[in-house]
Amino acid sequence: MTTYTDAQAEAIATLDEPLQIIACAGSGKTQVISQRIASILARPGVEPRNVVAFTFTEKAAAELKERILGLVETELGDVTGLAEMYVGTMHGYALDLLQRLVPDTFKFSVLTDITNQLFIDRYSAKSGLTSCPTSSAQGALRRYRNSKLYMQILNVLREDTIDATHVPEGVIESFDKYMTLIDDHALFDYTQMINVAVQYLEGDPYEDDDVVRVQEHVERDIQYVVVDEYQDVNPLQERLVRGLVQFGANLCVVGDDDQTIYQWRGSQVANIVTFADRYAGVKQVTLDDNFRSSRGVVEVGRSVAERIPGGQRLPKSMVAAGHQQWGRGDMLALEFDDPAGEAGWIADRIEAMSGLAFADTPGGDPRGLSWSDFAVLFRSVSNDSEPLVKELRERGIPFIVKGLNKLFDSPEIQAVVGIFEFIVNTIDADALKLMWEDAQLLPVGSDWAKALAVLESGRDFGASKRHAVYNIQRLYLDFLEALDMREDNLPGAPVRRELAFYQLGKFSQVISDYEQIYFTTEPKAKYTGFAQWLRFQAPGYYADADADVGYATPDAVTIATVHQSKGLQWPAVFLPALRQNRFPARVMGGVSMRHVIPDAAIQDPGRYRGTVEDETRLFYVAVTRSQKYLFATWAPIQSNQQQRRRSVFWDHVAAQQWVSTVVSPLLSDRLAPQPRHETPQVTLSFSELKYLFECSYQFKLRFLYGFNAPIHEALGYGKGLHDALAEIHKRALEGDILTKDVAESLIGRHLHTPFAYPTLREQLRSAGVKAVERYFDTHGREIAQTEFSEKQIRVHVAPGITVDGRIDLIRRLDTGETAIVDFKSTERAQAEDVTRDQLHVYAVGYKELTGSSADVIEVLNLDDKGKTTREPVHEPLLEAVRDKIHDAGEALRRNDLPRLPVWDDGRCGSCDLVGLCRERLS
DNA sequence: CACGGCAATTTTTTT
DNA sequence: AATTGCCGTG
Repeated sequence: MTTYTDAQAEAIATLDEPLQIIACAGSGKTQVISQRIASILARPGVEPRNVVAFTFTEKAAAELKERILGLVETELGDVTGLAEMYVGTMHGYALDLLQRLVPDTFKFSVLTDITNQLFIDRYSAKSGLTSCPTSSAQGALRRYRNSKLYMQILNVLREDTIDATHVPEGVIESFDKYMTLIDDHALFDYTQMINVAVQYLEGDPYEDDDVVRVQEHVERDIQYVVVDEYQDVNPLQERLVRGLVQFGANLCVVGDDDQTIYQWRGSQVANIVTFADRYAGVKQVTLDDNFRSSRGVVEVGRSVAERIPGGQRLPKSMVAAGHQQWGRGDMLALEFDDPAGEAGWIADRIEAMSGLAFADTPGGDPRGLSWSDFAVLFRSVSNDSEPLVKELRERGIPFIVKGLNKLFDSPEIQAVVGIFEFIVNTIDADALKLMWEDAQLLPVGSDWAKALAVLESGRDFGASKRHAVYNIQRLYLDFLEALDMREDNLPGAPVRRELAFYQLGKFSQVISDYEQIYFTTEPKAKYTGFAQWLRFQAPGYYADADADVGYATPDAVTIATVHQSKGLQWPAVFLPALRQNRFPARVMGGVSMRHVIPDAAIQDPGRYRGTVEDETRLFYVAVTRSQKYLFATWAPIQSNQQQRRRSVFWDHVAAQQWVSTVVSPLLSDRLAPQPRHETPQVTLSFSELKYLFECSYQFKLRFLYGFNAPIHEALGYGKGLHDALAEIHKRALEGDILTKDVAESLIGRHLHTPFAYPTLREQLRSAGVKAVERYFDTHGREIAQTEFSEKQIRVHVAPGITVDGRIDLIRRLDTGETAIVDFKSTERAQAEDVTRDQLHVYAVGYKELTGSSADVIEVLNLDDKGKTTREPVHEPLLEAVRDKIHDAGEALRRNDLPRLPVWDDGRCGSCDLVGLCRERLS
């Protein structure tokens, strides 16, 4: 049982008035939020679905979820329906809201940063890019060159509070073009999902049924809203929050204004600072107690925050309340002659401190510090980390660098890029072979001529008129298969083979990104465009292959940016490269937002350019990551005239009484280094689980390495059918029973097949209409017996192992029994030989959701001659299935994911990736 | 104080 | 790519 401070207890107990929790660094805010939510769930009449909690990242959401589930289990025992409590990002929430309640958006898919840029460039005129005026000498924005900037403009216009009278007309016209274009293509970019959700929340109910449905749901179901990291909420997100609490739901915001570090993405400190003025009757609770760090670290952190002018801060005063002891010499501010010397000292210090006694918890047994207890935080990893990386590598100290886009630097990826240079004739076959030899990518005994033949036929663009024949992903997979590319065929040790495969898999993702946008382009243009993109754009986007391998956290020194360190902590933190013009960073030149959107149109335009206060907040975050040891260092770069002076931040740290400027010997006891044990969270979607049960090696290829199946022209058919049926059943729940005559319009609304050529599209459309009509014929009578449609389920199998999924349909049979129904259609069915085990996962989920058991499970095939199977839920199997999921989760953590021992016709035969696994046997 | 040379960051968000 | 602002020099 955790004990709470008075302030914490007060925050936890405040449930009926608007609450603002001002949480200093290390004040145990996640625990407080979790406990507060557990208290909410304990209230009579409150259902989990009444609670919505927002986090900034998915990772933070997973942690919070796990913490809440743990508390609920110990304090309340079995609570049903926990799957319906939303804990996640605002983006995820907005998308989910729309795709549950607004039928017109069911077919929309989401553009990532990368695909969004590809999309804008592909449609450079229609997207408004090349007609968007600037005040710079270059005139309008240019294709490829300015598309990133254009994306930022498009975001700001939606996310920020804009005074449209000051925005040039041409900019507005471009913006309108883009909005029409993404809508025509049924696409959401990240901002758009929130933007559209906000429109429904703020919309006039008299205008449209969907607005009514959304607002009624909010009014009826949402009673408690919690927003974590509130300081980083932008104006559009603030409107989403307002929309959710507009009917009287309780709002609790948690944040620290001093940690506002994403202002260049639209967050505005004023939002958190003036919260109490904007909502009536706000209760403010300040969590001043820092349990994370020693007194010295806390005092230095507080002094940094106090550099921020008062008007921009909420009053607070962080105090040390934890068990870490400050000692003279724990905190140092040092100067070096050059970056190499600085890096050398850091490496020395890490080696010297390894094994130092350190206690994680008050009164807990001390352990020896290990590599993963050290973090080196840079303002700019890409500019400043090189000397340190070199030093650590030479000494054999394990480390992971976050935030570097280095995938394309590796010889392996260069060799793969070579394939496409060969296809478009910029290199010849011999040069290509050389690249593959140099990269050590030729499997033992492979037949190069056979592989080359695949490429030769691939670049014969006259061979077929059907564009889909020139599928880049298929060509890539065929080439690898022709080479007999198997993990165990590659030269080198197992670790290097795994890394090589990881890189090949990442490249498959690169292809997918490009092909999602350019699938239907004329083959020759498509391949030349791809080769160009690989040269000029893609290298800036993709992180090194080993950046995020698997689930196991390695025992390694962390090298990261301050931004990435947010929310994390380490016993020892190094803050190097504290030079003027670096940290605080100087503003950037070039064509920037101000050339497109005048300052007058935006409130507080300075935040997009970066201010000293913003940098100070970032430095505050950096300092407060440390639990005990903190080393601020700097060294001039002689060759760069702007990087020869000390940072004011270094001066600030050096002037603190807690900090020494001369190194003294390390006094603490020595123990054997022992990394802090952390169990990685495993969250599996139902489809991931399906692959994991089916063949764990296929799971590895797909989800860990990243291999993607080739895009199929009919993609979207199964989803469209599915969505049409979902609408039928959702309407039935509202008492609106549809009939056969709407089949045509349902398919019209839901079927979206962006990769199909016109004839195929028409075929799919009529097939879809027939399938829906057939459904009305055979199941029309049962539509009224719908219990749930598209029901979210969550199975918490063991601490840290969760399965998320969605049941298509739950309905009552004439016999009075409850049936769980899973829809299948050709397109979805191909690899989907759903087994009893998998279906029983649904049954387990249903039980966790409602507390009662389903009676039968039905697989309903929507195809012409497809047959429906129905079988009883086998109670004893439910427990066995839980065990099986548990074992699968453990195997994942151990990275124990072998292929099937022998060829299995049912499974291997339909696997898109067998070519990377074993000889085909058919 | 004016001028020319030089070098210019951070990155989250979906199935 | 180019515009912006820092730094050193005159």
